[in-house]
Amino acid sequence: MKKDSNSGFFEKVYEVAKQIPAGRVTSYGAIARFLGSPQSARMVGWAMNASKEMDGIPAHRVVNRNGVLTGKNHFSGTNAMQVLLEEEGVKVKELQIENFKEIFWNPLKELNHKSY
DNA sequence: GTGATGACGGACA
DNA sequence: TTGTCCGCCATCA
Repeated sequence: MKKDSNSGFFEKVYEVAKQIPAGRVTSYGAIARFLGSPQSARMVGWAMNASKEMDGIPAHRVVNRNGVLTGKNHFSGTNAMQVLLEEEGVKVKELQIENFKEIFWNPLKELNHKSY
């Protein structure tokens, strides 16, 4: 069973991405950092690419450190990603989130709270 | 089996 | 200050 899809990294990314609340956004680095490998941010984006074919993975809520929809190029149309965010209440200007820091969702903080 | 790339991020010159 | 290079894990050629 070594050839299973249980790569580890991907699954973690999916878990975090699926927990992103609507109207919020996060960055690849934040997720990668949450996984324990801040420099593996590239891998996070790669996982998102695979997540496209999965349901429940709001990849449009994941942007780069600049708050720019870098991955919109991988989406269906041209500005589908931007529209999706705006539909959730996220202010996006030219593929760039204006109040990125205001709606930024930190997995390290939110998932680490676990104070229920 | 090896080499290069990828939806990023940080460090260095 | 800006520009360039490296690293990370996985997938594709």
